Amino acid sequence: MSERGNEAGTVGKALNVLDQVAAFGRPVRFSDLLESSEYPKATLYRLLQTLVQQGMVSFESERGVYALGVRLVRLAHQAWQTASIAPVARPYLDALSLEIGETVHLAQLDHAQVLYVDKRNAAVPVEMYSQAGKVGPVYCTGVGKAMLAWSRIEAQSRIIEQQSYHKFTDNTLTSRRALRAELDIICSRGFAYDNEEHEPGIICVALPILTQGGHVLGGLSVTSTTARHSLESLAKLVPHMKSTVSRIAEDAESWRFPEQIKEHA
Amino acid sequence: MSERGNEAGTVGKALNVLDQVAAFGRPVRFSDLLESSEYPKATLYRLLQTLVQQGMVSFESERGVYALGVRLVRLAHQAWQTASIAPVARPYLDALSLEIGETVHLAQLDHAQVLYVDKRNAAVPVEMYSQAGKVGPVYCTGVGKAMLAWSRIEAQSRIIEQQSYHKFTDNTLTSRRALRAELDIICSRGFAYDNEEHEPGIICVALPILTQGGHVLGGLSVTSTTARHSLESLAKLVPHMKSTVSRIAEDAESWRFPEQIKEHA
DNA sequence: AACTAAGTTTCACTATTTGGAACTTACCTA
DNA sequence: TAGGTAAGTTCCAAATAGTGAAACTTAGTT
Repeated sequence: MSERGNEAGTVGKALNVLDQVAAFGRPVRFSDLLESSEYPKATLYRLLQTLVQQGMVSFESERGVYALGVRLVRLAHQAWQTASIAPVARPYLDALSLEIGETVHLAQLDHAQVLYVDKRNAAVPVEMYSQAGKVGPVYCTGVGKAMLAWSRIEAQSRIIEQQSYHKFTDNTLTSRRALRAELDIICSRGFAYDNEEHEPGIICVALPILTQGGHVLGGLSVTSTTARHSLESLAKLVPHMKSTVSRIAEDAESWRFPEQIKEHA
Repeated sequence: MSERGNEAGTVGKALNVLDQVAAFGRPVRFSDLLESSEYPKATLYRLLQTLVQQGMVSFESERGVYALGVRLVRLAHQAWQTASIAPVARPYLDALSLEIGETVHLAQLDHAQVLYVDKRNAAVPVEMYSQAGKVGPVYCTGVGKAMLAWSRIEAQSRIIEQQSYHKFTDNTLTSRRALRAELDIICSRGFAYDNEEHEPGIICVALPILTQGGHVLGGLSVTSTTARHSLESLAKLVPHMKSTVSRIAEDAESWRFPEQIKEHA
């Protein structure tokens, strides 16, 4: 029943409503939300009022519709800078993309999903907001599998449990067993493939971004089509990607875990 | 005492803490937050736990530091698409930027501040996340004044009250009276200037983006330096900007207030 | 071993949240 | 225009969740 379940306090409930508004992806009326809400009318109403008052949700009184508030855009700017490796990785992504001329994705794990935090596409200019922030499945994407393969055992198990194993293509892995086996192979190989597992004709190679301590910071992938590349030809890019990944990790570590700055003297 | 005051419920308090974490702009320890917090130790602690559990804040147990969570990046992606005019305006910004070759800003009002939601810079590639999400003052920026000038009287008064009137440069307007007078001039002129009021050497022209009903959707500005332009030469771009603005408004209206779609038949 | 600071848990007390039901618009329909 | 229906808003007693001083546990000094 409680699919996305959480033993929520008030804050959790409010954030659930926020997610719900986000899920519509367009301004919604109260009744639309009520229909798909697990909360009673009065409760939902009050939660929405709270969110509006807080600027997390905007309410257009003329139309009577709710939408996500701009306060989120401001928070996200900070979140992206603080919580993601994207600002650190930016110059390296630029360089990599320029040199190999293929689509590059930078991703992080968000619970049991892949969150894309940056992207480069050789052909068109950077499209950050339009691409960053998107989510995808872990079990059938290159970055997802790469990050999962090097995750710590508890987190890994939890995430493996939480996948949906929807069969997107003929090659999609559709069982926990198959995924576990694949993760083993990925670990010994040192990187992950996506062999048309999510979309037909789309293949990629992916590497995890690891701290010196072996903690997964994120994932980096290069994507192409079967028309232009084979897995083998993509694999040739791995050494190049490896050096990008280690430089990102190095920078990220010194940024996120800076040496204690002893008084400036 | 309660500067950012709100008669907050639990949700408000939690969001205050979220803002506080955001304000640091780097991973922070519990004691850093406690120092600058209005909440007692145990309360702050529990609020943080809630936020972490909800994925709005991430906690790195190794270092014992809190940072904004990636869930925000995901929400922001939706917020930017849903709540901002940026996705609609994107192609028009691209075109305008290309044709006039100067820095272009797209902004919206967020409470009493200017929130930049997109930017184009002819010289260097687009830097969305790094620029979008930034905030600035209303009373000394072109977009701010333009949006304020066409705001409805109640909102306008409220915002005028809430400005800080910090004197950034010799030209900064530093009183409500001066600002009101300037807004009158802007209204009759039809667009706003920023005559080095925020930063020395930086000037701009700005237009509001208005619905047919006269409601302020946002603002558009073209920025340059005194070295390259005078206010008069920037003013020559206004007709071009006017057409951009009206096209954005048109698209935004049909997107945000779509005709009721009568069953497809 | 004794001290100190940082972080975490407890628990009696309270303020907030809850949601069924009643109420108010606003808009159809006959 | 009355009568009906659906959408949105408010009420209030009961139930729940939040509060924070203080006690406690670590971890790091001296």
